Amino acid sequence: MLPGQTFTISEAAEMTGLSIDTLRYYEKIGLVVSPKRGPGGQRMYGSEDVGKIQFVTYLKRTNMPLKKIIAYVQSYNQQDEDSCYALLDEHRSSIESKLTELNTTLQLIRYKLEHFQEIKDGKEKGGNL
Amino acid sequence: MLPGQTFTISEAAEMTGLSIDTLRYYEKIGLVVSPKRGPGGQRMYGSEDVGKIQFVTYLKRTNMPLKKIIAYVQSYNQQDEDSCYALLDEHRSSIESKLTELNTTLQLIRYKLEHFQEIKDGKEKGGNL
DNA sequence: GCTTGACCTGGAGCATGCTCCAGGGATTAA
DNA sequence: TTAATCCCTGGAGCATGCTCCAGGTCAAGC
Repeated sequence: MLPGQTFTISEAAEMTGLSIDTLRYYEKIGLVVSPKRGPGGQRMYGSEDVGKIQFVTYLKRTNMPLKKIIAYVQSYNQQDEDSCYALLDEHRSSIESKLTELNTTLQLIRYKLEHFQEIKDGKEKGGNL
Repeated sequence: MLPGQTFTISEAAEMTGLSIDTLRYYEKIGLVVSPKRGPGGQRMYGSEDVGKIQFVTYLKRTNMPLKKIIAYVQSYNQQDEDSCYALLDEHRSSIESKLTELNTTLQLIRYKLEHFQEIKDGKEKGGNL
């Protein structure tokens, strides 16, 4: 990407995998900093803006609530490093818990799938649902 | 648990970690089979009922949408084994994707946390947010 | 000049998943 | 007998995270 290159909202949407409406919504709730405006008031996203939005999408995909992402983005913008670190570390920990939980249930589901025939025939006990 | 033992709704809630309101809500939307009623119309959950609800909570904690859980529970109750298997297998696959996604973002977050000082000082490039 | 297409704003609407409340019944303990 | 406690139903309300729409602007192409 060239430095200084700008993108329209539809390009930014394409690049981040968000919809145009979602981008505007995120801006409205303070999740994304308002980009510069071009003539006619159209949004012009810089590549740095797009990068930030992309990181937000990573956080979002790991189930971080938008409110927490907003807190993080605001701490970042206020250069409150400690708060940034703390929020990110907290989220790291929550992802780790989630990984454990998912792995546990995955084991259970795999077990059920492997033993489906037996469970079906009632040869295995303790299998509800 | 004794066979034939029954539990009140508050006991079932306690055992499954759901609220009483949530249990009734799940029953209303068909996620949980209606338990027997005692004198006065009070719900009496059998240990099998509780086991089923517990499995539902596992699925729920892995982000399976309630509609899909309902489909699964209904297939189970209709003894439609093929459908049960297919739904569970689909969910297994979605958990596996989620695990990959979480791991990827976890790496990214750990990297950011480890290099926080440098990123903060602008010694590292490419670190947005 | 006129149409087309991309963009704008503000606000309504929607899907999901609960959560709470009013109004009422039955049992239990003092 | 009365109060407390637990339960019931039906329905309203709420938080989250979008998604859609009406009504309007602006620039480019024919």
